Amino acid sequence: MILTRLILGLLNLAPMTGYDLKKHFDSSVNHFWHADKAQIYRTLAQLVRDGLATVRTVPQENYPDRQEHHITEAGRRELGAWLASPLGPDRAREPFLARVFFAGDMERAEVLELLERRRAQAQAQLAEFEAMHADLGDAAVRDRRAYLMAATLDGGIRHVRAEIEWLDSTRENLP
Amino acid sequence: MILTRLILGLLNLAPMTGYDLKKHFDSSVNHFWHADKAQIYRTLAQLVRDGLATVRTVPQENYPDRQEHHITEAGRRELGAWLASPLGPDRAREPFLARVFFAGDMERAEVLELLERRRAQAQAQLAEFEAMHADLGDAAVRDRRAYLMAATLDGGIRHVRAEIEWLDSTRENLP
DNA sequence: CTGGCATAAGTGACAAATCGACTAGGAGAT
DNA sequence: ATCTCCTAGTCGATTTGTCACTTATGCCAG
Repeated sequence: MILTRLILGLLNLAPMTGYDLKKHFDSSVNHFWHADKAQIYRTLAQLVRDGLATVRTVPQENYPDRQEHHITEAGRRELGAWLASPLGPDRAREPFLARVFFAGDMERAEVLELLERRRAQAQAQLAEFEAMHADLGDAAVRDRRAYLMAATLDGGIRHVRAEIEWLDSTRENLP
Repeated sequence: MILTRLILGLLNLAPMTGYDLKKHFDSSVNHFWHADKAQIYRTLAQLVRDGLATVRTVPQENYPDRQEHHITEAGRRELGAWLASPLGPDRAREPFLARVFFAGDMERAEVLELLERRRAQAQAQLAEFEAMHADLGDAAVRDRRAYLMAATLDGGIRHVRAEIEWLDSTRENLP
């Protein structure tokens, strides 16, 4: 359901193949969602079945034909309806916090190591997001579309930074 | 898979029925995970099948018998193994950021309203978490188990606060 | 000139998670 | 009377997530 909308959103920016979409999910969209390519192809087929997208085969030399998916009018309506729909309940899903919650039986040193491992992971992610943010042009100040896209990256960065601060504070006061 | 571990973690704190577990998922654990009762009962049955938990029927007056689930030694080992296992890749999953990312076609006022709706939701969540945090005793300073549980709530609070700050900053600079 | 990697575009099958509706009954409060 | 709480589930459909397998060319290193 949600993947349907995300893919529609991407197709609304430009026609794409499953391969193109996968690249987006691994880069530009990766700070708020992840999708496997099997999921992408499956959803794409469903979109076409439901008339929200159409396929156009674009021949290429030396490479397999591109199966370009284009959003339809119905697809645009569906996307608009999603954007305007009520916000779903916000269900946190943080496997790392879960580990910490249940880590009461671990030795102090083990807990410290767990927090350290997570910190390294978060730090790497932060560096990645900041590099992406640095690559953004200055269109993001004036153009609303570019601004909103940049804002989501900023949101991702703030989340990671908050987590790192939390990890440090948790480590410092650990009894 | 992950639910298996979370339920094992809760059973490790005290024997519980499916109903008890549901209450925990709706309160103490709700800032990092959510589970539906159908999932809980299904997982409980699976734990018993796999020998990670046992059931004891505790008769009650005026109420249905409690089907108390107790963690077994194998269950404790499984829980320990999970706590020590490598961290999985950290896949962000933020449907709200997704909306913002694709909101480029919306009117400025609509975007503002979208951000406002989210802010109200986050604010309510923050109030809820802060109330829970205030109810925590002072054991959380000395006792490691209590400390770690309190720390996860603190983590939840920091996440929500970071989001509210992001929403405000995004609103202020919206072109 | 062969083997491996990248590009390109998928398919298939299964496991796990999610969601919503339905069933069943007594106790106590408004 | 009706509503909520406590207790315990079940059923079925849809959605997600994971992993392995396929086909074919271009290009580079050894």
